[in-house]
Amino acid sequence: MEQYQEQLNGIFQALADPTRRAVLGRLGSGPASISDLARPFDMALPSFMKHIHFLEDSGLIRTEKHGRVRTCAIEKKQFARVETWLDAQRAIWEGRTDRLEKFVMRNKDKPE
Amino acid sequence: MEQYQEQLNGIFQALADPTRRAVLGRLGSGPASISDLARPFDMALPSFMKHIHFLEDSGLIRTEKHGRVRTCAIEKKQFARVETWLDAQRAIWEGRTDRLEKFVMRNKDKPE
DNA sequence: GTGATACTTAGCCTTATGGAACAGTATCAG
DNA sequence: CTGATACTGTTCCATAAGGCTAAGTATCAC
Repeated sequence: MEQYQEQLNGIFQALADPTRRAVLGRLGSGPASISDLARPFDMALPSFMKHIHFLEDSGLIRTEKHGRVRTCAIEKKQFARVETWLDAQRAIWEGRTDRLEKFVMRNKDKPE
Repeated sequence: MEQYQEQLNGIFQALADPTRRAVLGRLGSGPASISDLARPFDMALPSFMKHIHFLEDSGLIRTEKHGRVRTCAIEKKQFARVETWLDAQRAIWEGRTDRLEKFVMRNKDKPE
């Protein structure tokens, strides 16, 4: 739970940067090398690498080095955590009736 | 489009902090005052206020002052932007990326 | 082996973030 | 009018984020 919260911190923070979101968009259509990914951006490579590391640390991508080329791929599972958080959030505000109903049902079965 | 990206920056960044996510969770079950919201947190009020301002700037909450009490409420519409971004992302990796669909994706939630 | 390619490491800089304290201002309750 | 309540404004601090350059390492192509 605590760990889940820290993961969310990292994930949301990773998504908060347009460069990183663009990289994720690009990786959505298939793996790519660092330099392929970096090409569209007007940025020094070490700066770009920081974004890649950030994305990898957040778990949104995974990377692997073969020879001198590091290949990056998207990690779809991690996106599900965002989905889950959104669902939970909506469950709170849209599920009020449900929650109330559940509460009523529980108390019907378990009277004082 | 440009504006949409900047909004996403703010939204994701707002979501990247556990205090702010907790506030959103609390506001999900109804509006509350600043001090009500602040009570659970071991934090000076001015520090807490920064989070409230951040949330308001991101558009995830809206606030209103009556007398000396500022009441905060969740702004559900803004959460939809996250949803939309996730949908677009999934659309890419599920291969639904022909020209028409890309066009629709980019424009369906273009800001007002 | 040489040179180009593809990162990587190490510093440096500026701004933003998340926290603190302390001193206001504006209401409301009596 | 007075005091408590509910913020608000200001300033400070330490660390992290996002950019840069310059120099290093490890492959690969010839």
